[in-house]
Amino acid sequence: MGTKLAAIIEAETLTLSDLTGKEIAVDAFNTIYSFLATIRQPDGTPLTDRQGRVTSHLSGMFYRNINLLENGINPVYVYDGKAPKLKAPEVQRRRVIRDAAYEEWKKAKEDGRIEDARKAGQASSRLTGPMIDESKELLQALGIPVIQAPSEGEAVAAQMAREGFVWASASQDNDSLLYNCPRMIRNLSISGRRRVSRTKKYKSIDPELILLDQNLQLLGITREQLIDIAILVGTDYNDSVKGIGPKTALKLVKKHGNLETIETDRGTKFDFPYDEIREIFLNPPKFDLESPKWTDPQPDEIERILCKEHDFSESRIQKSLERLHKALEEIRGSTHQSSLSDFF
DNA sequence: CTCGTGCA
DNA sequence: TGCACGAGG
Repeated sequence: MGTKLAAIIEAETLTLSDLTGKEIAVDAFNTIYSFLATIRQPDGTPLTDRQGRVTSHLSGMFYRNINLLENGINPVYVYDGKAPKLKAPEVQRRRVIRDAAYEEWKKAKEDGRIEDARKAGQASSRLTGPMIDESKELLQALGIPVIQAPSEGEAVAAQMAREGFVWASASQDNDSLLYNCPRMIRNLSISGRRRVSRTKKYKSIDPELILLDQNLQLLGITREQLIDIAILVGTDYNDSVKGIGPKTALKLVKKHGNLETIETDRGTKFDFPYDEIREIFLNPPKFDLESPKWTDPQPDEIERILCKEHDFSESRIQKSLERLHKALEEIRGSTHQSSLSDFF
């Protein structure tokens, strides 16, 4: 994941209202994982229904999207498909870390180490098949389109932005840029409150806009070179090169031009198939896009999924749906005069 | 993460 | 009205 790139990438701070009227492709797995990690009790216990099934992702998906729609923002969620073969070691590595975190979570809870338990609980998050299915179901009930990518979701989200199906793509890591996404958004959330690590304090986090061309120009490199920099600092498909951070990687690539020349000039070979890794970003599987369609929310269906199936409070859900209804009426009233069909 | 309550 | 903090499922 291209998170280390953040150190050399310039972002512009936005407010949510800057995004009103915009269509945005959202990396679904990325979003669900962040909900599973954060929506927990202080000791790391996730929200569950009476049958013990985790519901943190549904809570996050519901309230986040109610707020986006209320602000006139149209999200479309892109789900990951089959991971590229080169990702297998990374997937396995994450599984090992997650399983260890789960054991540590149970221990820390028993010992009453609340803070340790919270951290371990967060790191133990697992995204299961049923979670994928029911989050899709909930989105569809909200009238939000869902796209199943053949492979990496970020690749399809980037393609959607590049081909003008959406205005931007939203994700927490910078891989979108490597996939040639012209505009990407970080921190697409509402309250903008994030816990500062280890303390109990919160700082506000605003959405940020990152422009690909502007950043390439500022850095004086091409996208191909940005990909080489990403490979040097480590991707999902290769380990980082020891001793090379984003700043050094930038210097090296600017000085030598590309990874081949760095190898020649240094007289050592990299121990990963960088040409194959480049291909993942430069030529992701071809995907025929269709224009995403947003429809009216179906309150009955939403209440069935959340309240009947998963024990959410009927009054809370209804209250949010009413708020959304009012906001949508206003949005539609001010543009074209159509009213919401089949909504209350 | 976002909501709702309670207190300044 | 604004912020802090605990609850939500």
